[in-house]
Amino acid sequence: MLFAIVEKGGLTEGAALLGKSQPSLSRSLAILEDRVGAALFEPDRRPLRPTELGQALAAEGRKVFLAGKASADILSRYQGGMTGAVRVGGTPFFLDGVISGMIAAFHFKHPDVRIDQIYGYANDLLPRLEDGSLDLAILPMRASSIPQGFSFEQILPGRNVIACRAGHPLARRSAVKLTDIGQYPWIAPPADSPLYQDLRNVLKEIGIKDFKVSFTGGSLSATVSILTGSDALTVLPFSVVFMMRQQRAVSALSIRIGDPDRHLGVLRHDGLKLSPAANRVRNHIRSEFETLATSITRVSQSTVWRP
Amino acid sequence: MLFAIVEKGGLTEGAALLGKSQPSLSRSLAILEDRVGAALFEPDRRPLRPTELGQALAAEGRKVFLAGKASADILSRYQGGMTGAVRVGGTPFFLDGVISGMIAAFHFKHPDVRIDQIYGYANDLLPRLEDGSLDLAILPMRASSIPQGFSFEQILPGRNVIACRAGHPLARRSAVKLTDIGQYPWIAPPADSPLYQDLRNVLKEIGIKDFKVSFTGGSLSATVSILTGSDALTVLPFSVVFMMRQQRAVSALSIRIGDPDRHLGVLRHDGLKLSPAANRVRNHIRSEFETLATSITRVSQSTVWRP
DNA sequence: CGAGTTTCATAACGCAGCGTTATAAAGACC
DNA sequence: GGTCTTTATAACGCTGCGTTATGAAACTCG
Repeated sequence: MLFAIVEKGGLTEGAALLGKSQPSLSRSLAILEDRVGAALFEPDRRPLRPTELGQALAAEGRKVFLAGKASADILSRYQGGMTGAVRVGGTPFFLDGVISGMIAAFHFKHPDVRIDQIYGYANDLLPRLEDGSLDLAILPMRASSIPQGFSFEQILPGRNVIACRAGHPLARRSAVKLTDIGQYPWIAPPADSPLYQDLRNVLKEIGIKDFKVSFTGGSLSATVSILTGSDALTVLPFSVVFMMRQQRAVSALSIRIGDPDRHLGVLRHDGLKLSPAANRVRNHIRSEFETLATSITRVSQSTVWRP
Repeated sequence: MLFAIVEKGGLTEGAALLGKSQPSLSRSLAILEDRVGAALFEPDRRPLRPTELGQALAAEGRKVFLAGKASADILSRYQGGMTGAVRVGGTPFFLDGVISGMIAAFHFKHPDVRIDQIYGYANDLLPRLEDGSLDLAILPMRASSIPQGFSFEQILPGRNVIACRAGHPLARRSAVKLTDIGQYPWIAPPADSPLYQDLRNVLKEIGIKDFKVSFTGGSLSATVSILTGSDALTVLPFSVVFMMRQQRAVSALSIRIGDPDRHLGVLRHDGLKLSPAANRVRNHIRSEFETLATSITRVSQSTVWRP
């Protein structure tokens, strides 16, 4: 208050700076002078001029004022979602294959938002959402298996493909028959992943009972490395393959397999309100997936890239 | 408050730092978190640890805290009289001859107290005391002429001597007769000074009607210069001559002249309460004059220095 | 793992600081 | 001296924050 008066040279303008009324400042000043026991401004001088003591205290007040301003700034940046830490959980393949790119784009726009990625499956992520050590989880889930107290926003319908390396013998065929597939070895996703379930379902659906697993349990990049270095096949989410289309390292077989009953979405806990930054991340990811969806349909209609 | 909690690592100790109760802090924190709309501390963790946001705000709070502490320091220094500005008025001869030395000693003890000396006589100093542009005035006054609303503390009884240079023909005589004096020229103090009145009274008392004035209107140092460079005489306050005894440039004649009815004292205005620093100056001057008085009696009794 | 200790949260209550508007008074300006 | 600007005062109400008493967690330790 003292700073505002000294800075603006008067009560009226000082009050305006502080967003208060002039009488309020006047009385506050009087009370302060009374408490201090000394005049803070030269008495009876109209261009109000501070005493030495007033000046010295106003200098300290300046620091307080600036700190308050800085605090307001910190706060507004936080509340605008420009600042903060967001813990995003997700299944490894989606996180590595799709989400991390989106997060990179987000981080480019908002460099002061720190984002922690946590890898895990539903049974890991759910408790962490519950105890608040995770803000969002992005994972494929069955609509029916959403536990009480959680909300799930679907962002992409589940769709898997059989993936192979770009130059794979089956890659060029416009239609792949089931019998063609049998002879190739398989790369299995980690056994506790939903994708592994999908793989088993696909193989069961196709009718393959015995299949060679040449590699298992790795990360997405490991899987892709094996994939591109061999003629092995695997099941991958369509979106993951789609995102890798630029590298032209991986293709999807032209064979329709049953869609999984899990759909990719953002899971969060109702009890915990999201921080503004987390909300921004969530909105960002949703909009990114929207554009991804339109991009998928657009590309699918063209002949340039064929899943 | 936030800073205190973060600094001390908990509410209990933080409250102690701020001199408040723990529940007070607890609720203040809760209100703040509610207003901010975000947790400032990790929830349900016993060694209370701030959120990033809490940390950032606490850093600003630290500045506020320090500024508050600095303000308290400024204030206590001011209220202890260690800081401030004191305007001391006085008659030129006393100020130059006696007071300035005391002020120098004071300034040595309290270098942060700024002291402004203002030269003037009663008619200048009184209005300035009244309008607050002066804190104290040190001047010789008649007890009866203290105006309403002023208080006057006598610090030294008025006593004048006839002064001459140290080697003056009259200086060695143990008793000076009136007839001896007549032949020497006189140095007159400024015509508007009380000392000038004293001089006139002395001369009238002595019976000298015509007297040569060889110099007039100067400051004390000018007067002393003339005095030491000639055989001229003048009337000076005894205390001024006493203070100059170390230099052995000026002597006082061994002749008793009537004491002036003015007495040296500290004049101040009742309406204006003194600042702590001004009070310290006042007390300092009073105590200095007390020691001066005892010093005068001690020296007078010895034979080393004879007025 | 349960008892004990520490620490934080909540409740109930009261005071005072500070916000407001309306209005008077005092300087400044011409 | 009249007018305008600026500060001081008054009356009123509400919110913030202080207190003590007490309950509920969470950490510690044998």
